Amino acid sequence: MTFLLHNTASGGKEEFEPLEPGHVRLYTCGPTVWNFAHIGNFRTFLFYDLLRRHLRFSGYRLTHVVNITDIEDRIISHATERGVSIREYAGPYEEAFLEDLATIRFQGVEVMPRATEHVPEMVAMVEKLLAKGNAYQADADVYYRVSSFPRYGELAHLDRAGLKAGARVAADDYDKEDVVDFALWKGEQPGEAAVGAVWEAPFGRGRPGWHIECSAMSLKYLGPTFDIHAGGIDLLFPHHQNEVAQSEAANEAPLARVWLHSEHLADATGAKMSKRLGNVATLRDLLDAGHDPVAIRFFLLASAHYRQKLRLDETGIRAAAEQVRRLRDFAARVDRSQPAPADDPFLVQELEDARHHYRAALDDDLNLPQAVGYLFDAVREANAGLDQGRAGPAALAAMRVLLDDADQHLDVLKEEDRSLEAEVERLIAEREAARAARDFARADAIREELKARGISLEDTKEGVRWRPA
RNA sequence: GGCGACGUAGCCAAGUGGCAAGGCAGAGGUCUGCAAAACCUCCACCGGCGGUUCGAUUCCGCCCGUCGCCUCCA
Repeated sequence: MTFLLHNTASGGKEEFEPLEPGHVRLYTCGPTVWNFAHIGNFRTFLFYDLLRRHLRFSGYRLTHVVNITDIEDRIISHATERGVSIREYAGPYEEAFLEDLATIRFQGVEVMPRATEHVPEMVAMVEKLLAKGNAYQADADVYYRVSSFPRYGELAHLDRAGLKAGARVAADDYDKEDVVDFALWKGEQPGEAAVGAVWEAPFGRGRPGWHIECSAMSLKYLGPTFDIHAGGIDLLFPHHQNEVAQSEAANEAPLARVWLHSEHLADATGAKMSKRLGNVATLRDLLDAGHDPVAIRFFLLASAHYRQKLRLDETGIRAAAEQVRRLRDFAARVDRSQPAPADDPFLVQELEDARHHYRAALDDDLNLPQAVGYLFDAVREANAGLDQGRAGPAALAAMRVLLDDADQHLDVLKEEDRSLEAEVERLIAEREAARAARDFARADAIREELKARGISLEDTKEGVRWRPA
């Protein structure tokens, strides 16, 4: 079974094969913890989540690195305002970020290094680049000499002539040789020592530029060449392009073999979501608005392919919630179903086909929306089979396997614990007594009351079932 | 100005050179004390104009529209 991934570097889908058989080395750009992450950030993280889950699903062992950027202009400036160190300032946002990830069931990664804890590695790389002539000092700063790296622009499919003609070539107040050169090291500025943002280096006291951290940390944890590097599309240029320039010049080896970039989550009007435009929503905002974290997960993960723009849309989240509900209902039904005496071979075949199609869709550049289409097809057929007593032992087993496969990516079936169980059961019993007495007014009143408390009831031949509405 | 993406039913969305998945919403049924759930049925000719082709939503060109990137934003 071949696994195809769309490689930004080549612009097409390629068969994936890790350097080391059975083991995938993966680097995905992490958050700058200067504030609460917005929901668009989490779309990207759920893309990482899908990628790593499918790699594991495919049997690979993973070493997945996600960096925490805790040295950065905005962090320094806010920390200065508050009179705290950058670690003290960033710590709570880092914690909030990890909490939010857990809320949307992001699977934990193997390594989460902080920039502040890897400055010596960055210094070493800058020294190497200086020694090789790929970098130069200009006063207290060190810049990368883009002209020393002929392949600059290849990854992002930009040529240097185009860059120079770019509309955003800002007036530059640094002593750079070339406007496209970027900072590897920024000399100490007044006030930076007070917030713990200054480090010693042979080329002068200061702090690392942004791009160098990823180059240094990926080298440390994954080696000079690793399998997959991923990030949001906005990181393609200049961030990833600069990483390539730094790492490949320093290590004299290709950085990543496959580059993956996910599209943005747009706001409701279709515009890019960014703090600067003020059109952001955080996960916490959506939760406060009453959305279920699992519905948010499903919405971000499964409603559009990762390379497709997606709009944040409340109707869409509600639709996702309904889909999750349908899957959970079906899973619960499969769990409690007794096998019919005989299997309908057509049903069994359909379920097995669905499982193969599901996997094939994911193997085709992580096409989860398509995979989910097959899944719901199968759910409908399976429900019909259960309705009609055509689901024997083989069909039930096939249903369980399909759900298990799907939930390895979706991770929406498991519900949070139900502490109110006893109370609900008591009210259900009371309502059953009322129904037996044909006191339907009372029975409906209880049902309404539970509904108001977020519990919905279903009367079935096998008895009453309830679930969170 | 340069590079690129997208435009499929009320909404979201997958997809293919040969009669367009799936979900949500909606309508009508079966079942039910009534509901709910489930199932059944119904609901698109794929932005516009040309071209290539036996045949295009799918390939090419142009146009219209939306969006992104072009130095630190997931």
